[in-house]
Amino acid sequence: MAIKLYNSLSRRKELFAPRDPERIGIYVCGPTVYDRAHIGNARSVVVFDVLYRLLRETFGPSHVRYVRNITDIDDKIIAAARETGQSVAQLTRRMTRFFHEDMKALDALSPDVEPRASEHIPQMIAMIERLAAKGCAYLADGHVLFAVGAAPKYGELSRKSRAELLAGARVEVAPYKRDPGDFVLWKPSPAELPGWESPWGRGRPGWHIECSAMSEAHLGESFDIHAGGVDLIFPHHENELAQSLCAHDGRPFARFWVHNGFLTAEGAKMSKSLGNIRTVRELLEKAPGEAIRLALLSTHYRDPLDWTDEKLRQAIEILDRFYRALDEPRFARGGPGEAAAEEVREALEDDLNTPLAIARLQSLAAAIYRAKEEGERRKLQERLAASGRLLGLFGKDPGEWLRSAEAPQSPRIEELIALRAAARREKRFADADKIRAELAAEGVFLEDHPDGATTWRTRH
RNA sequence: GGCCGGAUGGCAGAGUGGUGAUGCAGAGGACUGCAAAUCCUCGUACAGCGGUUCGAUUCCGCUUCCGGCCUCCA
Repeated sequence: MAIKLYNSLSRRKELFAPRDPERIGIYVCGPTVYDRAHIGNARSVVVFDVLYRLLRETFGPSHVRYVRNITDIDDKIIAAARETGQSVAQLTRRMTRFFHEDMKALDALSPDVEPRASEHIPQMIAMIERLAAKGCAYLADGHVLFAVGAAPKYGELSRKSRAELLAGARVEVAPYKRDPGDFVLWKPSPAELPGWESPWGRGRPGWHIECSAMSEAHLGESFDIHAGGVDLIFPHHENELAQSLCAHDGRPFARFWVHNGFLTAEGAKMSKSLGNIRTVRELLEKAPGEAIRLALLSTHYRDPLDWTDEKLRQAIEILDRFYRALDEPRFARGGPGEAAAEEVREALEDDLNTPLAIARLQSLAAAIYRAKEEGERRKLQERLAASGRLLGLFGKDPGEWLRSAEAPQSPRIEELIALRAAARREKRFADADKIRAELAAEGVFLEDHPDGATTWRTRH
């Protein structure tokens, strides 16, 4: 009954004890809306969706506040808008909508708050002013920069010393920086680019300040969990941490930093130049969102995940087996309300061990198939359904999974099944097989059961 | 170059200092007019080399390979 999470800050699994069990705050770095979400974006969303569900389950839904931002101010957005001939506002609105659609298809719950950077400019400006007043920021060449020298623990999260950063620097350092590690809080913006009036003239914020300002606005100075992809550890989270600590006079920021591992596609890093970026949208055209979700959860969140068509295919088959185990009418549902299986919950509580949790769901499914007694089977079905819900699985009715809505009219199928049953009774097997073949050609597969019943299903 | 991960049976993927993962695929069997599903049985898997130990896949060191970060990135 105790959640353990790997904390990137301490580099070990720690017992998760919330600051206040009635007010748990989690902040996840959300998308920069300049393009459609790819499967790597989806991994982060789905993984932390499971964490959110677990926290809600453990502490009560009303006691968890999940904040996931939308970054709608960014140079990549400006470039993408220019390329496609849209305004920045048009582009970000469209991409935000697509993002919501895609994540919904993956059964990811909406965050409680979804702040947009563009709607928090005053908070960012106010925080930059505070940073300047505390001596952590300075004005140079029209830019406001954060002085990493003023952050005593800078590098703590990413384990980088400033000397190492300097040694490894592959980019030319802007000449106006006092320290090569200093980063932009606010930069000037010409009239043709998005910009806001500020004490330093018309400009726009640097990347990191938005998360510091928005987490403060929606969760307060200190909160429980800050999450995102491993690639964000440096520089994004390191910088965010430095800013927030300075702005809050060193009072604790996020207590847990949780990072999900990277994803490759068919063994290679996804990149535009390789042309192997797999968008969620594209995958949804060939597989149900739930299968994509299961595939994403089939590897532990901190491990690298290689996305392959084979993995997706296997996820579909695993779901077939699950939904069969839950299916009516052969297996009646609606038994006693069973709680989720302890062993499934325990797997999740141990640093979100979703692969182990899934294996335990599979053992439950096997137990259902083996169950001889109807009451026992119903009980197990309920338990499996409740357990799956912890991972955001089995949200649909089994019939919906097994029998696609695009199938031919079911009255006609039932009619043919009846005709075939008659043929079988009369041993006219050629006629019976003809009906089976006819339906199979339409994608409808008949299954005869030992008790004489015949059911049908479609395949994904 | 610096920092950080990973390497488990044909595949995917947990876990553990000494006994079982789990699923898919494969083999055999049960059931079955056919088909599908399901059930039963079957695998001396822990990258290599050293070390610690009564005993290491599990701990330590080195090597190799793969990946990430150091620049925008989930």
